[in-house]
Amino acid sequence: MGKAYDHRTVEAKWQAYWGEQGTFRVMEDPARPKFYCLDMFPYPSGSGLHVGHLEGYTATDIVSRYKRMRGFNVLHPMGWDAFGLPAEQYAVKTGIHPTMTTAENIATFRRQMKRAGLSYDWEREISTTDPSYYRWTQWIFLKLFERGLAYVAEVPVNWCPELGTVLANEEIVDGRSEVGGFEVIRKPMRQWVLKITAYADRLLEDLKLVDWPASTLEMQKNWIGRSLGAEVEFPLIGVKGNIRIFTTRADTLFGATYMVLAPEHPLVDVVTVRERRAEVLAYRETTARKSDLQRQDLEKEKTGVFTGGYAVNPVNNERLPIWIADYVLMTYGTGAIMAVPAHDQRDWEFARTYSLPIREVIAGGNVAKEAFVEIDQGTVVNSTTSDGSFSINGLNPTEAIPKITEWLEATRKGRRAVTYKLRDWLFARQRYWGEPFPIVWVDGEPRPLPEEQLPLKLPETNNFKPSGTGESPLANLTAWVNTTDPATGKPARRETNTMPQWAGSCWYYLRFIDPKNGRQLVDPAKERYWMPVDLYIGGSEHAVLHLLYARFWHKVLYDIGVASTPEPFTKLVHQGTVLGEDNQKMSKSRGNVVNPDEMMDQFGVDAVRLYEMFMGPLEAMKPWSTRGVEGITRFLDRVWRLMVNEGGGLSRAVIEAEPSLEQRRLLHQTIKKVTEDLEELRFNTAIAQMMVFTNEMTKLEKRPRALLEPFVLLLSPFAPHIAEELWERLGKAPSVAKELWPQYDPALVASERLTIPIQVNGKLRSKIEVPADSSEEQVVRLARQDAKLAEWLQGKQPRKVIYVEKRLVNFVL
RNA sequence: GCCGGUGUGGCGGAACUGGCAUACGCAGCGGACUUAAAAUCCGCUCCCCGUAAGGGGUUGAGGGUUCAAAUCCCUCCACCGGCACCA
Repeated sequence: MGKAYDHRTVEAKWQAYWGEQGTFRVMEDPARPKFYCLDMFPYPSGSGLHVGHLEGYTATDIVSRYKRMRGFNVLHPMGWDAFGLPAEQYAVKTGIHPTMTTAENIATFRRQMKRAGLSYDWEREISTTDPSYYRWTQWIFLKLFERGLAYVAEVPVNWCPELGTVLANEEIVDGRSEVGGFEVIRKPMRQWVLKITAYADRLLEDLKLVDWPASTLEMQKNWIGRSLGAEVEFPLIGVKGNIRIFTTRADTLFGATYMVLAPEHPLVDVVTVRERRAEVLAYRETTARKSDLQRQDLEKEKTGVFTGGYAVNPVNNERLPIWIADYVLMTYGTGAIMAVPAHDQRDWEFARTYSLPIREVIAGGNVAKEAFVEIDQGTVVNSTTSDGSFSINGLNPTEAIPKITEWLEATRKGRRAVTYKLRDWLFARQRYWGEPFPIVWVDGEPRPLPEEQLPLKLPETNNFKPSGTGESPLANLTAWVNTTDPATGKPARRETNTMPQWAGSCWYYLRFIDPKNGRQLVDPAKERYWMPVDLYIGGSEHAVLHLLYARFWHKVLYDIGVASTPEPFTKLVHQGTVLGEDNQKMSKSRGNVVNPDEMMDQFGVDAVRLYEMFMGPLEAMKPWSTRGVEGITRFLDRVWRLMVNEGGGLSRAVIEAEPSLEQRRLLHQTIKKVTEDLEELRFNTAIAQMMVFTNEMTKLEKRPRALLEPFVLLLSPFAPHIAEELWERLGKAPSVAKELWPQYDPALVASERLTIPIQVNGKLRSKIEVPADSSEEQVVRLARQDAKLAEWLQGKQPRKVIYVEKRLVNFVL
């Protein structure tokens, strides 16, 4: 056996031990408090685990090991979000079935995770691609369908010709596909849509119940985009009907000078006069063909066409021309607006372009130069009904808004209304590698499959190419597609879309609780024991989508009694991005990707785990440094040498004698610091304190066991392999994982002498040593007697003496 | 443009509730051990003046509150993340 710590042997030994002993198996135990510690499960890509994954996984692993030692029953599972585009694209290219590549990639990930010493209960491993798992994803879809939360709509979708598929809004970045960066255009298509908007209010409201990063809460709030205002009816002139508009600025109703419909608005056909029809149709066509990128280009000049139609402003009976323009979106509010160019930036620009009148109704700006949009300043003017029965003149906009809204309700011209930016969730993908919908089409109607027929398995094929018509590759499999309606026996056609990747990750945390249950999604008693997730760690790229969709499904499951808590994830933390050594984002093209396997080969698993946590605060973005890993390796070698001699035996420096008071103080301070830092996920400072302890121990010729043993336990969640080995060499029975976390004695945390800094006029001038229990008078008296201080005081009587208990004295001259 | 966050040595970062700024690690310098090197151990290392004792300055910039500010307030700058015609 070599002199130094041999990480390979030790790691293999203890990983085998944990596996054989089932150290991290977990069952419900009503006698113990539970702790559910969850990682965002990965998509098992072909390139394996990277150091960024490992950062979050190490953090939850340390917390899990720590909580176990604190007596918690810890659920710490791992699985695979394995449906998705890359495996399918690979299949298109190579003909290799996604099942094959997925299985290989999962094997790689699992091996790497086991190697990293992550203490998952592997008996609970799940994959979203497993029929016994997606059976329940399909089951949840049936529940959504039953409750009217899943419906089919002919909607303009984001069609990507290059990928041959439709994309969700979230998969589009700057108007191009997130995958590949291809062009995306609008195209109407029959789609499955989930009515997440029905839950908008609860999704917003219940953000109060969770302990999440402020930025994530903010992003979800903005995404839901609740906005309080009024709907107002504008009767059409010459034809029957009203234009219903939504506004947050009812106080500016008297300033409306024209109306705008979204080009797709159904009333466009009604209001357009014959002479204008050709022009209107042409504009509509152009808009329909525009991609979102073109349509959202803020730089471009606003465009629109006059329809020839008119509506009446209900507050003053004025005749307003009706335009169509693509700056009004069909998907927000009512798809129609009243335009108040004096007090809305967009309307102002449009009015300028088309020489429409600009009428000021809020005094306080210069509307000839720019729109005046403030609501907390300015005064309402020119806002009295023609018969003089109602006026908001003289008010400030914030006061005027509720007043006129009430009046609109009383006179039945409009009503208070709330709208959301959140849209219903486009839930279908034209792909092979996803969950098939448990739906058949009969006489043009969607029919659910009975629950007993789940799972509806993905059919076998070796042709993964998109059909090109916009349908998924499943559409080519006629034997599968053509079936009979289980209810009536009539000929039926299967739904050929598959679900998006988000589906499987919406509820996986529930399945970990009861992963093998063949009768239920999750056993209710187990669900009540384990839920909610106490700590959830994953990347901030999921701040909106995954976390909003999962909350939505969770609330539906709550409503049907499957889940017992209104929210799934109590505390959420995002680990920061790990950059390359060059401070740049890691990427193959830059050649700065750090491979965790190589690092673990060279420095050992514990060194890599420790370094991942020592780099800096968990949430911060920070660069990798291989030198830093070396530094950690030196630390672990020092810890090893505290107890193990050059021959590999227990060092003679380890003694049975009682430690000194000072030594016990250091130990107890260390226990306190490490414990508190772990509770707050401040792993970097916890490690720094263990280094301080180790540095002090190294200086000692004799190292009492009573100091070393608790220290090994403190180290064990961070560096479990070396800790197990040292524990054994200290003559203890394995495993450290079964030991109790050391407690600190508060009496030993404070030392009996304190160094008190002495300031004169707030500047540090001297320091004195005092007994810890000194009174204010004693400390101040000692301070005055201090020789250095005398120079500064020069016999003068200070105006004021500030004493902060156990902290400092400040003489103000 | 709007919203959120961050800014501390050569580098990664510490600093409780407003109370000794720069813990811990990296890099660097010096010493011990060694025939030598590596490894290890010990020490030094924010900047300026000074041989030293000592003094002055410093937490992106500027101002303010306070006996006392990295920490609180105002203005500005830079960077990161998000949203972006949402009526």
